[in-house]
Amino acid sequence: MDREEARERLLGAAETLYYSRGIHAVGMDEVRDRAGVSLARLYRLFPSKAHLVAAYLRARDERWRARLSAFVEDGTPERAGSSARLLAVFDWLAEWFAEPDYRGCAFINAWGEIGGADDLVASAVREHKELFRAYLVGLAADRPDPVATAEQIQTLAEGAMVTSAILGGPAAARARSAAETVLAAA
Amino acid sequence: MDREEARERLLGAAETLYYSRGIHAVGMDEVRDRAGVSLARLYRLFPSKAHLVAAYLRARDERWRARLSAFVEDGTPERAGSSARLLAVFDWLAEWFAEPDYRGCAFINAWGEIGGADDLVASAVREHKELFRAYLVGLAADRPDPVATAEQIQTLAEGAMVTSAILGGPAAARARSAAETVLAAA
DNA sequence: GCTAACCTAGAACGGCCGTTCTCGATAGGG
DNA sequence: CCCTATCGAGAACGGCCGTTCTAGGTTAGC
Repeated sequence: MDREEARERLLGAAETLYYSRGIHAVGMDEVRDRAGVSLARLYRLFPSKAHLVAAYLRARDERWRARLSAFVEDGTPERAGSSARLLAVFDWLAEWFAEPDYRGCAFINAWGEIGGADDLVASAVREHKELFRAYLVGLAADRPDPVATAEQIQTLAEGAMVTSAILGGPAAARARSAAETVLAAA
Repeated sequence: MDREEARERLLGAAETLYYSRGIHAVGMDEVRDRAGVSLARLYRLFPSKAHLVAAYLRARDERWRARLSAFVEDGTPERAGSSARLLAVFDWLAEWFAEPDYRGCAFINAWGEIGGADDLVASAVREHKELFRAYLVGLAADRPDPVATAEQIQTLAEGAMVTSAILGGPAAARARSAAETVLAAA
């Protein structure tokens, strides 16, 4: 097993364990066991747990945004206009929320656990939310005020993630209908 | 110090510590020190940490909803209509977000930390969000579909709590303007 | 074939956590 | 006045965590 494969197996194990059970609740031994990588090698690749957690969050951020943009761009024709693409975000959220292992937004959860206590983790969370916002600004590019539109859409999306995780129900569809109203009003 | 005062001091210490630093990060010794109550007495009043955490959340839920409803009912005349009262929710959120020790929603944070791992804590979180929703349904009573309106307003409010905590900025005002649009559309 | 570097398995360490126990002090009821 | 029950301070306990260390194996270069 070369260095790259060890790194990927560690990040995969970290994602599965941290996302499903939380960060504090999962020890380094468990990550090592699931990845099949020795503890010494783990610490050679990630010098502390905070580094591993931040790397897990950054890897998840990239996969999450790639999945979202693939869904939006595949499902919505180029010239469909910004409203259709922004609404497609909620269709993707609905699919995500329906996955059996959905446990809310990993970044919101990490923020609740770590807060500002660790700079590495806090900045990974903040950057993910900034990149999500930037993506929405891009989708809203041909609207009068792309930034304002993106911020309102993001607020609805974050709210849907939270209420879906805690209360369940068709949170994405409800947020989508609010988004339709917001987008129709400009 | 009688039983009631000990209980209140423990809940006050728990609220300050858990809200500002997270649940996992605060040990029972620290709660005992800040409350000035012996550990034996703490465990006589709350048989486990989960009981203390759940009691902290339930006490915070009551104070939080009391503050919100006092703001909405004091600041908005009875006959102002449901839109004004629902928008006042966001004015109160703006005041809350501006408090120097604002660290996001305690219930969303607790959910991120505990998830479904503890039933006592999970049900306290769920019930808080249900009671918040029920309050909004009451505010929206004279609208065509009070439940649908309340759910959209709640989505915006939860989204504002999250984005304000992580990204800062005038999240409440932005959510308020989206809420204005949503409320004007029915 | 030897050395040196890197690997694994797992023990070890210091520290903290939740919980219980010890022990002496205190105070109210008979 | 004594007995009992509750109290406070803090030690003690078992367990887990993050991190480092040890011991021995495997491989690659000379």
